[in-house]
Amino acid sequence: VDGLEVDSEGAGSRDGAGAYRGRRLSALPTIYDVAAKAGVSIATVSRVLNDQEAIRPLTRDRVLKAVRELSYVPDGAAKGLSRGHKHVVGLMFANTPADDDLSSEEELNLLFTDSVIRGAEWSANRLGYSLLLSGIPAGADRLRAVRALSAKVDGLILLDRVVAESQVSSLTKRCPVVLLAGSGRCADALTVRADNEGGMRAVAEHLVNEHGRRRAWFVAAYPDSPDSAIRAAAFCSAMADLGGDCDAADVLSADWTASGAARVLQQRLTAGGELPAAIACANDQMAIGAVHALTAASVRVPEDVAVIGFDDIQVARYLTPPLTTVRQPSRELGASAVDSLVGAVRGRALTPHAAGVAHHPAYARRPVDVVLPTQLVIRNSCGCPTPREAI
Amino acid sequence: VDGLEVDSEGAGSRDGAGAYRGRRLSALPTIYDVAAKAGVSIATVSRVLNDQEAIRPLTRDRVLKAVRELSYVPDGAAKGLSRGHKHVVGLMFANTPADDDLSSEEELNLLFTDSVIRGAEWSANRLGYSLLLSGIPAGADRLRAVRALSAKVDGLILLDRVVAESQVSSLTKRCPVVLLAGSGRCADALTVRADNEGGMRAVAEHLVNEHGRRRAWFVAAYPDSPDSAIRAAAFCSAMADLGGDCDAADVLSADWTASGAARVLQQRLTAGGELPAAIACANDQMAIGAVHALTAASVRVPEDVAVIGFDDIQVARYLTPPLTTVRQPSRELGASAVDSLVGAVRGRALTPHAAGVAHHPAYARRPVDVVLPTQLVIRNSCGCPTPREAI
DNA sequence: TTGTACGCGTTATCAG
DNA sequence: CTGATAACGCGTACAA
Repeated sequence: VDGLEVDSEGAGSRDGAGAYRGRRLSALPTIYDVAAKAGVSIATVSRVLNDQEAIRPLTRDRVLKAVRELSYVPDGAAKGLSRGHKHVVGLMFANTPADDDLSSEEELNLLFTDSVIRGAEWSANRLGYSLLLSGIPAGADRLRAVRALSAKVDGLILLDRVVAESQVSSLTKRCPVVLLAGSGRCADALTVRADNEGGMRAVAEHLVNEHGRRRAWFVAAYPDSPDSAIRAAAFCSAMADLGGDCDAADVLSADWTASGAARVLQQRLTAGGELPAAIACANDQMAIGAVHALTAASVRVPEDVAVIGFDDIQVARYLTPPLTTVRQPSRELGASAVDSLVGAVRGRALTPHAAGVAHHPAYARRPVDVVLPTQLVIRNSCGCPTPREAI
Repeated sequence: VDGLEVDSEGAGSRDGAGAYRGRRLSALPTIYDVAAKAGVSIATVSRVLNDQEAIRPLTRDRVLKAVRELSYVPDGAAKGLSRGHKHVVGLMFANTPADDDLSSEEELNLLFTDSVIRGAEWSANRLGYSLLLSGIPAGADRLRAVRALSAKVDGLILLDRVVAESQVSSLTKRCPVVLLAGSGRCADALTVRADNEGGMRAVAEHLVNEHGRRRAWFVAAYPDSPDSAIRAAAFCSAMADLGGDCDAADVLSADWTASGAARVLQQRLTAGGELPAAIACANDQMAIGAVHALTAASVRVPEDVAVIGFDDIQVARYLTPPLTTVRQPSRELGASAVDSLVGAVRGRALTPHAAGVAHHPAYARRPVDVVLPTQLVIRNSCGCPTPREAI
């Protein structure tokens, strides 16, 4: 169906000098107002503001004066539409049920996620991008939520268990995606993660070699969380290598929260059976919950049972006993995720032809799996004396 | 009238059936692609997606099928430009110097701000808005940063000391503004805050009436922080009313962090002079730092000095001793700020004529100063035995 | 050096 | 019930 006709009415083009047109949606000054006030065309205003090319100093000053007087700020949406990208990146995370209940006294999934958010914001800010935040309610259709947010951003960071890694390829077509705390085995997206394996191996070695504690439990979180799953597997396997003992039956499953961990541990304790010599946890909050449950059951930490966490949240050092844990650089993870993402966004922007994207040098050369180091921080909850410098 | 033929060069205007035009900035499907695939006009597609008016079921299904097959998502920027608002609200907060140093071992301003962020995100999400986050580096021009962000949002939430309240009127012209943790005395913007006065009065009453502790110090934060200033003033004045003693010289000034508070307190302690019977702090982190500094100086808490915090961060109960503190509903503050802001945004959207905004009923009837209750949570650091339910 | 005329992808207003 | 098309505000080839 071609050969359609276009009316000669001038098809809605603007009258050059900024004489004004129909309904305005907002009362804010536009580039037309600035142009009119400065007695120039909008093109000149645009050029001054994006300091391109050569502009006569006098003209430039006139424009800047008008900008100042109107306190004009170019609209972000219009800019995004016109330039093809919005200078916004999105960060999505999955809420636990407790997170969704505003009045809940339960603590949040907080802390790690929050540090990531801070790091991501910091880096985005530095690169001239803004960070759009989106938590996904516990019961919601996550893929749907991600797709919805993709409309507002140039790229997405997906935290931990937001989507199954098998589903990301459908998203990558839409915009660059960084998996933060992913398995590192997803070919369709960039990955940024901490060295979970190294961290858990260090824990196992410390427990077995320094303290001779061979029987251990592990407190994990959601099964669909790569971070939790990998930590559990790495710990069990390292313990096995060292002649220790932590098999599938010794892995408890909680929800990242202190109260959740306290609950499952209490159940296990009242069920009877032999106490382990150590309990490793997939994050610090659950270690706190574990200590709490043990103490309530009159089990001494670390004398009877050693407890080790993961994250090194800022209060770990102030707990009783001070918590031995694996430090992971949460803010750097967030920052690094944004760096990688922005790199990918820019790489993609260079190649309008979608087919060539994956092979564009600027894109291909970028690392696709960033692994940041972890470090065992020894305090008292493993049985060691707390070193001065770890306080 | 008509008669111009559209040739293959396509002088720019759209030919009805979605045959395609010049450079495309992104490879994503547009509403034209959907329309073409479904054999309808873009208007029909738009109507189906925004389910307006009546549409023939058959047509609707054809459109939805095309949408699904192309996995089409309407672009946010275009939508924002066309509808006049973006469905995005911004939340801005001022970083401390430590926040800006990624590699710093110092803890962040964290926790309270993070809870606010979570609450804001939660509420925004619920209302169909997205939350744009922006931390302002310590040395930066805050007003400038705020203006820059205003380009990308429909409304702004400004936390604590982001801008002086005298400067907000210039921002309010641009978009609705909510001052979160403001003084409540700013006529130019909505305010959402906690009942600082009530909380500090409860602290003073508890110290004096229950424990007979009359001589007190107060650990404050930045002078330009309304929250800190108000808490300090309220505490001093309540102490005076009760026959206690905490005057200007007894107010130490730190930076919201534990290490900062520990530092200033240590200085004061080594300077000699008489110890107070109690130390109240403007937030929990500083209370933690205070306990730390006192303990390091062999002063017992709570036997020698009682320490009380503010916020009730989630680890307060796990500290040694468990921290007595004033709970403020941080997430609710964030959520409430978004609620108010979205209300204002919608109110303003109803009245395109800027002059009428302030008097529009939907806008005028909205509360302009929301105050959320605080509550004294008694644990052990004030000298009380920790009640079971506060653990 | 500056101005004109599109185009970006939507929504909304009219005609039919 | 559906289609054509004018905005929305900005960037930018192309002309002047």
